Amino acid sequence: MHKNKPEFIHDIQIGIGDVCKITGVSGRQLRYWEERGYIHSLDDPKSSVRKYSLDILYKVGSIKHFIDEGYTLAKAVEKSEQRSKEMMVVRHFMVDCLKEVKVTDLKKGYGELELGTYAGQKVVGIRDENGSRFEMRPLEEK
DNA sequence: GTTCTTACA
DNA sequence: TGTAAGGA
Repeated sequence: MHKNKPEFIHDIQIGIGDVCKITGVSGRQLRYWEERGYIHSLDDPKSSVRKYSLDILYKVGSIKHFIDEGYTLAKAVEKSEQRSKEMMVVRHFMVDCLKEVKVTDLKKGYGELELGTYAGQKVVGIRDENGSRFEMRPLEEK
């Protein structure tokens, strides 16, 4: 994908062929989506060969996800952008609140999230074989 | 060998 | 949207 390792993630440039292989979206679609203004390739005045940023790679994958769900291209793009905005809030929330994460099963993605305190109790997010849920626990005394 | 544009069944 | 053509 890269001959020289980029110093920053923003320096990463991915060819259209790789974007196709990774996302499952055809080159024809990628060019069409760009023509419609849904995505953009890095503009290089010296070359007509398209290169994409990591951001766009994710966006393409996201749009593809919603298309596979049955949405039209236009709707899938809306969904993707809406999702992106929502996740921004989720990330900030988690960064602010998340105190500690205990991994109980790496492969299955199980674990416990320490999400702070509420009403004098610890708020814990649980993810295990029974699904995801919250639990309130008494503050540990030392 | 890959990507580009244009055109069409 | 896929695919073929013809050039870069």
